[in-house]
Amino acid sequence: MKRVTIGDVAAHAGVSTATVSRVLNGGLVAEPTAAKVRAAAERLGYSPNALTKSIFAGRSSTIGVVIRDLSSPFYLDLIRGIDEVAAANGSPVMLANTYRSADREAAQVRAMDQQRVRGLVITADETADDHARRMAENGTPCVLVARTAPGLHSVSLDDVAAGRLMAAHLADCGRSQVGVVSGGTRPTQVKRLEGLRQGLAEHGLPQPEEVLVGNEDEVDGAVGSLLRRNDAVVCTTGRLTVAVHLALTARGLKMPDDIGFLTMDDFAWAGTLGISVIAQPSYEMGRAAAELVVSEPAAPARIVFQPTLIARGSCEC
Amino acid sequence: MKRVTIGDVAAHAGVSTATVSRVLNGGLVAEPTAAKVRAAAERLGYSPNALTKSIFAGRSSTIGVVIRDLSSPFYLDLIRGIDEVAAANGSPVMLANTYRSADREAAQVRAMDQQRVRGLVITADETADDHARRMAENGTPCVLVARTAPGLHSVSLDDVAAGRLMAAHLADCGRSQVGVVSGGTRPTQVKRLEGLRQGLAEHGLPQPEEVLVGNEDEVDGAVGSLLRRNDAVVCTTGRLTVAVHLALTARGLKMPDDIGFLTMDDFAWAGTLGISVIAQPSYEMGRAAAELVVSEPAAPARIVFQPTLIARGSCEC
DNA sequence: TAGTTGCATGTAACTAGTTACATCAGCCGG
DNA sequence: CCGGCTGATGTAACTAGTTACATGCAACTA
Repeated sequence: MKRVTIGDVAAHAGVSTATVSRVLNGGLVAEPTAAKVRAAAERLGYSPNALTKSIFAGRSSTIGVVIRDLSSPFYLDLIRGIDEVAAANGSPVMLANTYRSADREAAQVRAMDQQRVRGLVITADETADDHARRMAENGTPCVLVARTAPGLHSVSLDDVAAGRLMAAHLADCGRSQVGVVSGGTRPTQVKRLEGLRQGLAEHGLPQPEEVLVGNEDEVDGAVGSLLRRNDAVVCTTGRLTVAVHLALTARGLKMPDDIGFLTMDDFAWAGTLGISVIAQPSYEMGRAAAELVVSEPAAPARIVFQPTLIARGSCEC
Repeated sequence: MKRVTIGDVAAHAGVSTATVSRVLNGGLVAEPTAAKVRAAAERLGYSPNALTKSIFAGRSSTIGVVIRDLSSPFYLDLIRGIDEVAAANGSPVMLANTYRSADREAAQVRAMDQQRVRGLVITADETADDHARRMAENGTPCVLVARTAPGLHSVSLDDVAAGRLMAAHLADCGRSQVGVVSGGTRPTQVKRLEGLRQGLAEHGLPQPEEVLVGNEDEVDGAVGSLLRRNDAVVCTTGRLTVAVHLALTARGLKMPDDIGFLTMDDFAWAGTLGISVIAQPSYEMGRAAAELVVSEPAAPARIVFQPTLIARGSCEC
């Protein structure tokens, strides 16, 4: 029941703890001694305590990741990118899901700090920024995803470009009046709308009709109102894609003939359903975020990625 | 840059580190002293080192979760259940995604052990069992999900019942010849098939035509062969739902008229697409797994959950 | 007034490792 | 034959906390 410590291994091998530590971490040890130590460690099932290692090093080797919504495919690919880079650097990854609750986000960032993570990738609202900044000042690199803040690294999408890309595709498809379901007032949403407005104007199309939706329950009503005057519905957040799509199909509308549909973020069913999307390079964004953590650049870096259109026909006239 | 320690706080407050520790963890301290300490901690931005705390306690308060496939909705709900119970117990959750690689699974379990997690929830193959068992012997409760192993707790679905439920629904729907896409040779898959065979026999239906599929690329061919002689296709793993559904729709087949379709695990798009599924109570399973970690029962517990049918019409004749 | 009690606080040992420095044996050269 | 060098190992200090025990002081009792 009592945990095997380095002391136990040392006693069984007839050496000091220093020698055991040297064997395990590659110091100067004579081969016969090293063999004895390895045998003792094996026999006792010794598993070195990473916590103690970290406390001496001043920080752990773990990379923390605070995710606001694990169910989003965007974040899943982001995590895959982070995992990949972390694994290549021998760092475990500690994921925390916050379910979009500001309280949990702040609490998780604080917890990660207390765990003395090597660095932190944060997808969260402003609530946690102060603490993150303090961490950054203490030498823990913090990377914001999909948002920027003074003094912190960030990896984000060119959201204005995403909006313009939407507008360009809608124009290409011959749509004339666009209704938008937007997911809130966060900067990403605001900028995508802004880009959409700009793009529509440049293509000589009228400004979009916009509805702002808080949660999935409000989507059906919102879409209903948009259908009165528009021949295309776009959605500026991947989170609401299911709900918007359902609101359209439940009314018996077929895409693209009855209505054009375009949304954000690629996902598994998009191919099957023939839904056109504006995709983010989420895997690469994850890699970039992890690289920032690992390389610890002195000055706050802001990396911006470009969106791409994946046309599948849900918008073509 | 240098981290603020309890010693710094003590010095600024003019007390000993013991007093600071007592203030922060609720010991016997006079109020004026406590106020001074809190003020100093606040002023210095002190963040207690959770690693050091844990090393003294012998283990950390973190609950580890090794997930083989984060992209599966089953695991997402499972995690939500774990998170909920962990949060109620003040335990952070450390998630690790293994991308179905046996090497990564073993490595992650080892890493969790070295982090001295309070307990571990594992969704992985047998590779990691030995290490998990060693952890269990050392007093770290380990809970297997969707699999059982001697000496370890487990939380799983009654997979035979799931198969029988499938058979019963297929019979109810008037299907006469069933083709099955199975996801491999893991126990869950084997038992679901077994239940399906039993159920079909009981309902006087012929035995199913079975194809075993390794990955998504093989699905299309497999489905093609099944379509020759069957009027329903069932899939015993949620992981392949997208691919099987695509294989059917790509052939222009309409459900339920041209072909019956029934699969495992509920997911966001199932409602929109009208796909009938056998659902697992994944959230409750996550809660149960976390409860086992928290309560540390002496004897290995095996908790089995019952599946439910969610009929949406993709199977009705 | 001396003794008892009890609260508030400090001292120091403890957790499980790492590592700078000391030590010691064996070997070589002068 | 002895000093110096080198390679292997041990000793002990260090990391940042927690906590058992000791101590000191004040108030209350006899």
